[in-house]
Amino acid sequence: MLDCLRKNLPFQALDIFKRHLQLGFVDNVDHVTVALALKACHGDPKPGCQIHGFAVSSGLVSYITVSNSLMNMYCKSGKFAKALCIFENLSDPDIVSWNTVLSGFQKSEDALSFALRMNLNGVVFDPVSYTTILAFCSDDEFLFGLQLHSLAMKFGFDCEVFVGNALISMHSRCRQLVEAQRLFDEMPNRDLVSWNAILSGYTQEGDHGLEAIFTFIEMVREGMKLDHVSFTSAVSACGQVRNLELGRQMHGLIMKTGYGRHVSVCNVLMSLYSKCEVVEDAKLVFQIMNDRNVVSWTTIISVNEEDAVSLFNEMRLDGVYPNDVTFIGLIHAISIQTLVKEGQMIHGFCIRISFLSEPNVCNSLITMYAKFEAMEDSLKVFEELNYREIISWNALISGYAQNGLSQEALCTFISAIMESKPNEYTFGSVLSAIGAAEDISLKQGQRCHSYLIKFRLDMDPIVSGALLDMYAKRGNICESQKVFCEMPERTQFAWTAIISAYARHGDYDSVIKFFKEMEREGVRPDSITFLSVLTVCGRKGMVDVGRQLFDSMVKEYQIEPSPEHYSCMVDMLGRAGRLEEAEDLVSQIPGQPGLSVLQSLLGACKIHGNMEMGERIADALMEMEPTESGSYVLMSNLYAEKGHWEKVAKIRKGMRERGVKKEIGFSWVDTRVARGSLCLYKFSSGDMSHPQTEEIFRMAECIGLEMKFLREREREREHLQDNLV
DNA sequence: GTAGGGTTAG
Repeated sequence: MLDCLRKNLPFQALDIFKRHLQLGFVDNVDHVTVALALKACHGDPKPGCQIHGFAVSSGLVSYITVSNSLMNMYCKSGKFAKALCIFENLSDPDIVSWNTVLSGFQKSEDALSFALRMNLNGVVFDPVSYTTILAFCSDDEFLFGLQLHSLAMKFGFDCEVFVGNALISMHSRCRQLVEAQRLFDEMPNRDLVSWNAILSGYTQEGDHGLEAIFTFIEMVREGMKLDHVSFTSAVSACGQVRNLELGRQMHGLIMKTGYGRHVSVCNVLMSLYSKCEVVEDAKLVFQIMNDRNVVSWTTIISVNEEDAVSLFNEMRLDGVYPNDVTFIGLIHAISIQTLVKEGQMIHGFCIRISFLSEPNVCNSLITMYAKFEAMEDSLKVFEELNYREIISWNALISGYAQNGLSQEALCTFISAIMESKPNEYTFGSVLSAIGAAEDISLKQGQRCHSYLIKFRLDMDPIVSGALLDMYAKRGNICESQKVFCEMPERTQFAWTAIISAYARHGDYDSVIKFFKEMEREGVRPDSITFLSVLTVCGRKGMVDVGRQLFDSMVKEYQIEPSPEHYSCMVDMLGRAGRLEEAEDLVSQIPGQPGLSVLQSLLGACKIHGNMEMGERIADALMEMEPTESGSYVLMSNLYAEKGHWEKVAKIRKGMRERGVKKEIGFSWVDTRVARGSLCLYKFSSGDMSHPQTEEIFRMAECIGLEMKFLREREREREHLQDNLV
């Protein structure tokens, strides 16, 4: 049996050990054998517990090596409490006992306080203690790590390669890459682990992908033997800098060195191919893998969204247990494909296996139901949360905003800032809700503006972009301009927002000026930018400029025109009276022309009195969307202008028969109810519902008269001036 | 008998 253990054949060794016990050959078993057998358990508590029983009954547990091995076995099998129990009952623990328990802690703060207890008990740290404690030191424990570093230097342990490597990785984890590199450079006896430690340091810290790649190339040049850890870090760095070419070369090297089926290496290769948008290659890697772990399955589910649900089922058949990340990927895949049934099923599954205690999973579910336009379900998930972090609030607010429930978005925002600290996404969502809603007072937008200054988020590109867009959509172009000028970093979103703001105001010169400036600064316009620019060209009758821009959008920027772009172009040509050209463009639209394109053309027919084309378009429209009032109204107005009253009557009758109603347009006004409290009042034309209707109409008449008076006075002055000149 | 380096994500 000892032979088997020494030859690293743990299963055979365990079998022999068990047979020994069953046959009662206990006299041959000594403390060394028990320790070796425990090591052979590799963290499997089942045989481990049996051996524990034997160690107690045979009295071998009194050997410190046996107790230490038992503790190690329990630490490795995740039963740390049992290990700690053994430790607390030891009368005379040695350094190995202390180190073993130390290695078993889950949380770094617990490990560090145990290290302090060692110190208080007069236990002198050995190199193993240093390496073990250093492994627990991350960002928050950096000062502790530094103290350990100087202690290790004092005792000369920093020259031990194990300790040196732990020091390098501790500094890497704490983002002290310069120091990590210095330690690495000054190491007299670097090994593969030292190289991997510095390599992974650069990989883990964002923005250092290139340094990681250079380190890897140096490793190859120095003829270092590479292993799975080197490859995982190096491939991950390639993914970070999106260098597919180098990644493929590394994949070749991986195949050559025999790591082509290693689970972690394959996982990171899949991630590389997915980041570089070669999904098929990621799938190929997944196919050749022998054993797939939860990360492999999670990655392929996130990469291959169309097959996510069936992959998830396959994963379960494969006996791999999902974790929170798996559900986040799966729910995301389900959301973007709007698979309502599957979404509800997975929600149920999460409830059954108690995964709703994972806040991230709940946040994904909130977002999923928002995508399904089922905000009541989003709210339900939200209300059942144990702890509401800002991400959960954000998911709910953006859900309301995206579903056009602006009032709810605003109310949720107000509750959110009372409970949590808002971040850039909170303001992004609520500002977009306020921007989209005419029935929310602009005062609320200004209130948000003051909040975001209070939270020092006014210089954030996401927030200032959303703020500028909100003011623009709500008609306050001066504020938009101000926000735009004060922005430290002008994103594509900001440029597009300011351009569309001026487009909405019909300010052709500013739109073209900003558009040219945007191009000059090397910011790529997107389809929305072009939509604004084309709209304003149409309004100002700049048809040839518009056509040129449309062509450059398609050819230079390779932006596929959307139905909105087409209707914008048709509108532009139509307004200019180039009706045949407009109809020609409609016929070029791939697939069926949409509702808005035809409505634009019909509008143009009305302006230019082209009844013949108008009738044709209106027929097509009424067939497409028999309940849409716009087409009926336009056509009836066209007939009315031409004096075809019998046709007007026919259309009006048709509308009544089909139950088509024209939607009423409303306006809003802020009214002060009491000091500080605002009430937004909605009214339509000829509205008599307000209790003070009489006074309101009188006042409106007064204002109208005053306007008329002012206008006449202005005219008189102009007249006088002209005469003087 | 105890120890150092790696991957996935809202």
